[in-house]
Amino acid sequence: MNVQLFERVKCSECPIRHRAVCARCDEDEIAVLDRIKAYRTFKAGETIIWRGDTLTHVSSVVAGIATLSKTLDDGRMQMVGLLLPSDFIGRPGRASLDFDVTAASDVTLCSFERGPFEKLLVETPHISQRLVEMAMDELDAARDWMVLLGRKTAREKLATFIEMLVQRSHLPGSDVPKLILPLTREEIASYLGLTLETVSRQFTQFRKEGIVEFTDRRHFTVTDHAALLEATGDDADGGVIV
Amino acid sequence: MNVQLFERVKCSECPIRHRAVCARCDEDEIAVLDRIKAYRTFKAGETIIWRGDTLTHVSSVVAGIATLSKTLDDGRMQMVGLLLPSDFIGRPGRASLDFDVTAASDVTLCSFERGPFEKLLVETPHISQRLVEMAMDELDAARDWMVLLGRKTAREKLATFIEMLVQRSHLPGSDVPKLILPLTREEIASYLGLTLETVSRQFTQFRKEGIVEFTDRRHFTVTDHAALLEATGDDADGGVIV
DNA sequence: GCCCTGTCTTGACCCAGATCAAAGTCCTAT
DNA sequence: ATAGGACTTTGATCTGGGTCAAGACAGGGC
Repeated sequence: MNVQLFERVKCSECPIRHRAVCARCDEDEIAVLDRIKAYRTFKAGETIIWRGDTLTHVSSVVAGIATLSKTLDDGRMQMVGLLLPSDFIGRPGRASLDFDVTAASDVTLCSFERGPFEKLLVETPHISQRLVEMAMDELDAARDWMVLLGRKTAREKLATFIEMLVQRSHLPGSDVPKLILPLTREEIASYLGLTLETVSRQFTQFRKEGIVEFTDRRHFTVTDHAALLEATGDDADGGVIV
Repeated sequence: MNVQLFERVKCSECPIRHRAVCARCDEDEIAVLDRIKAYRTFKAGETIIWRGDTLTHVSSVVAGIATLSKTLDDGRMQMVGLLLPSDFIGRPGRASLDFDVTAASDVTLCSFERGPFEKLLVETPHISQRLVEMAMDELDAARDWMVLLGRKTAREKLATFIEMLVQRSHLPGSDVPKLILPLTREEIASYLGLTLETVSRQFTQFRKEGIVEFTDRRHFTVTDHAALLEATGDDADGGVIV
């Protein structure tokens, strides 16, 4: 069995307590979730869920990174989502997913059995409201990605990807110039609709231009953030949505 | 003012009564909606909502076709969604959209003021449940489109688009070989992440191969559905024996 | 009818990124 | 430490689809 059960961590001490599907729950509601949850871990590279398989659980990512991907008959693959801590896996009212979910790094999930969770969902508006909000955010992100895939150049694609890493790992308060690349060149290529060679060439280009600086293959810093933003092809302003 | 008010049509006679956001509502709930709804129409080509504008209403498409699109600084445009009758416009909890909504044909909307609708949403689980379901379906569709944009060839893209038209206009019971092209070549190109010239060339190719037959620019029939499916690049299942 | 305008088709050419190929680098297990 | 394998970089070449440019074909207004 590729699933290990870990001892329970109290929800109140959970790192994703205020961002995950349980974000809006009050103490009583959290207590219920606390009772039925189970932690599961997966090693980097393991498939968490196969496309079409019956889902036994729905889960939140507690730690690590997972990918959502689809594959065409002849092997062409497109990543259709990236799950970071607090992201949710599973779709209420449907027993399977139409994409594979794979652990890109070691991953810890906070899982609930599907049946009990769906029952809770009906009884607990705080959970379903948060779930809608998260689904809508994902839809927005998917649409941004459609623009990237359909219209952006290789350079713009990679710049957008790096900028996304900056945004998502920039915890308010910290300054975070130091970034960890959570994916291989091949996985990045799959996410961006490119080949791994093109991704590598664009990284090299950014390095030569002094926009990023690598310490090793997985660790780098953005040394010229203005140039990075310029390279994304997006509106120069911050485009804050109200 | 580009908005015309039409006399009220009873919900019980509404063509989208059982597919739209109101699909799960019972008679009492429908009565409430009936009281606060208003029909609005837009001419082909009109912009229904500008990206970033404050939304006064949320709406269901009753008739016609609308597009969702995003534009980069330099004018590159990507369509990120197509709204057919019963599809919903608006996002609860947010006062604006991050894309333009445009009428591709003459469009009739069934609109609700945002404030009252959001209030209803909280009180009426049948509406919010349906809204979640519709959002999830859109998310699935968006992910399929990401595969198309990121990995498919021009030929596969156009075949997939035509097959989608076949699926969505194939009302159960009817046989529907005759199809209406709801978009110009340019709009199709925008949807598929191509240029209008490439779309035109691929249409010509399909015509030459006897896969489709045009009566005029907007009307055509699929004359070789098997070949069309083959050309989409998707899994050939669907009951075909190997 | 006949222009005018928007839409569509077709052709010629070009280039960004794919593909094919070969080293180079790092990690891990023996 | 060292061999093997997985990942990455770089180079050479090819090609699908973009770009630029002409026409062709409506359809609506006069």
